[in-house]
This record gives sequence, structure tokens and C-alpha cells, in this order.
Amino acid sequence: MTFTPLLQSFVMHFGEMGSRWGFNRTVGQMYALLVISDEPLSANDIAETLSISRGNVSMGLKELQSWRLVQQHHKPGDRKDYFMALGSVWDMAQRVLEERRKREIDPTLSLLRTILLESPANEQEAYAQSRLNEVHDLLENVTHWSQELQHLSPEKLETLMKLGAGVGKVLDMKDKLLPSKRN
Amino acid sequence: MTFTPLLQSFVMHFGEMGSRWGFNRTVGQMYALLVISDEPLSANDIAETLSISRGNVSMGLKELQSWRLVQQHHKPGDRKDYFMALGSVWDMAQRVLEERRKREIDPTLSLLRTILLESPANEQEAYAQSRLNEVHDLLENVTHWSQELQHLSPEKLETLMKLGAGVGKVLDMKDKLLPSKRN
DNA sequence: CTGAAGTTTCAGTAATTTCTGAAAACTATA
DNA sequence: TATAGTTTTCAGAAATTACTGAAACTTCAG
Repeated sequence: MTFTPLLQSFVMHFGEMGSRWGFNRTVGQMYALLVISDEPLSANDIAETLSISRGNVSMGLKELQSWRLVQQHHKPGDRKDYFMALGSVWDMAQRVLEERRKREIDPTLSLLRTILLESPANEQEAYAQSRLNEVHDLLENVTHWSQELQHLSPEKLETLMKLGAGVGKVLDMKDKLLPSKRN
Repeated sequence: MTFTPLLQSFVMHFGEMGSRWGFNRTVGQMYALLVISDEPLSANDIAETLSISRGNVSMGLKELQSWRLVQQHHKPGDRKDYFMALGSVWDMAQRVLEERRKREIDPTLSLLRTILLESPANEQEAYAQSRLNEVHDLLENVTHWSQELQHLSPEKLETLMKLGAGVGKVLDMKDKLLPSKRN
């Protein structure tokens, strides 16, 4: 692929942001490259384009696969592995959110559960537990919610987003129309 | 404050997770400590409890203040500064989300805007732009949405979360009942 | 104005993370 | 089975990030 300055600027930026998004610079660059490439790239293509070592590319691809953000692709009569970014932008966003939930929230949630099972040894622990209980409930809510949203179609999600704060009104409406259900 | 093993385990865990949440280990520990403490702590209290240097605490508090997660607090007749975690768990969550949006999404959004203003120099750039355009729209949607959600009351937010995927049905309902509005 | 009590800064060091490149391990073909 | 093309691994080097502690700074009371 031709790597013009315009494309380069995006790839480099994404590398910088990468660390904030949970992966390192080169992994960020690799992913950006795959996203904007109109054809699958081999590990060598990537290493050359970004001027990074072959070994680094191999590790980076492994990481991107663990995030399930890239797809492997084979060309007939060619032994090399080719890679491309996963489907739609929505798919990508879902993957990133899901993986981050797994890495950032799940472990904390499980620790909180065990902490909350203990009976408090003193005042201070009792206070801490009450605080942690709130955190636990919040994280659990967020987790459930994000899991359920994943089952919504992209169109519905878009409607929901466009609705924005208007969702408050819809909720009021629901309460009036469906008083049978709890909540 | 008494720093029992139970509390310690949480503080240390939060330190480890800290890096995934956008701040470093000690900042994570400091924040955890403030969250579970029932009284405001001085910088010295923090340094001692966590066995870290006074200078590090000073920098960490500065960072937590930049996230607007801690509040300064003065005791009458005492020149020391005391610190406590910000209000409710919801407030904390909002702050973290907002700050992360600023750090993770905003810069990318602004770069995407400038890239999309350029006219594509070749096939490859045209393809890249179409892809980046999708990313741009998604990020913009997410940004607007999260901003609007911040204006919803905690109770409404909780209702929305508990609703989960059920929100899809409510959206259908809305379309039937309010066919006048677009979307 | 002085000095005691406190906070912040920052140069240097320590710890951690990332990257390289050569070697080992695959894998398909002959 | 040998071998050529390819990918993976991983020890060590390089780069980055975090932490310490002493010095500089600030603030306030006397």
C-alpha cells in the first residue's frame, strides 16, 4: 500500500493514543494501518511500512488477535499470512469495549465480591465496605448493561445514541404506559 | 486510619488496576485509600500508610485533582491540607468517564476532522477516508451521547441501566407513539 | 523580619515496558 | 527426509515511565 503523509499522520497519532487505549505504540500503529488499508497486509508489509522489527510485528498481531480486532486471511498459492482489520466500525467498537471491560472491570468486580463477603473487623472496615458496596453495584450495573447493549442491533444503538438526553422522556413515558412491570 | 489487611488488599489491587484506568500505581493506591477512608487524610498520612515518598504523594494528589476526583479539606487550627475522595460513586464514575473522553477521544476526533477535510490524493487515501469517516461519526455520536447522559439524574440513569436490552422495546414503543418526530 | 510548618519541584535513579534480531520452531513441498 | 519459506520466541538492549529525597518555595504566627 502507498503510505502517504496524510495516512502516516493518522497511523502515528493512533500509535500515540494506543497507550491510552490499552495497547502499546506499535500495536496501535499496526491496527491503524490495517484499518485504513484496502487490502490485507502480510507481517512483512507491516514491518516495512512502519519500520519496526519482524518480531515485534508478530507479537503485535498476537495481541490484536487476543483483542479479536484482526482477521487472518490467506491468498491462494501464497504461504504468507495476511491480516485485515475486523469488519465494521461498530464491530471494532464493540470488541474494544468488551475487552476493556474484561481487563478493567471484571477483576475488580471479583475482588470486591470477596471483600464484601468478609465481616468487618472494625468501624473503619465497616465504612469501607459500605463504600465498596456502592462501587460494586455500579460496576455490576455497567457490566450487565453493556452486555445487553451488545445484543442490540447497530441501528437500534444508533437510534438510542441520537436520542441522547431525550431518553429521559422516553423513560417517563414507559413508566406511564407500562405500570405493570417493576422499576 | 487503621489499615487492615482486608483494606490493604483492595488498595493494592486498585494500584495494579490503576495503570489500566489511566493513572499509575501509586495514584491508584492513593485514590483507593481516600475512597475507603472515613476521614480526610493529610499528604503525610498517605505517604506513611502506603510507604511512598512525600514528593510522590504531592504529584499524585495533583494528578487526582486534575481528574477532579479529590477534594481539599481544611481543619480549623491546622495548617495541613487534608484530602478526601469526591462525593458519591456516581460522581466518581462520571468524572472518570468524562476525563477519559477528553484524553482518549477528543484528540483523535480533532485529528480525524482535519484529515477528512483534505481531498484524497489517490485510491488508497480515498478508501482510508471513507473508513475514517465512519470512525469519526461513531466517536462523535459517543461523545454527544455521553455528554447528554451526564445531565440525566442518577435515578434515571439507574432505571436506564436496569432496563438493559429492554431499551430496545421502549424504542419501538416510542416510534409507534411519537411518529411525528424524526428518527 | 524570622523561622517553623508545611508543600512543591525536579534532577537523578530505579523499575517497568517495549523493541530488536538471531535462533528455534513450524509447515508445505519435493 | 531434506529444505526453503515463513512465523514465533525470548534474552538482552533501548526507551519510557515512575519514584525518591533534598532543595526551593510558600505561608503564617510571633
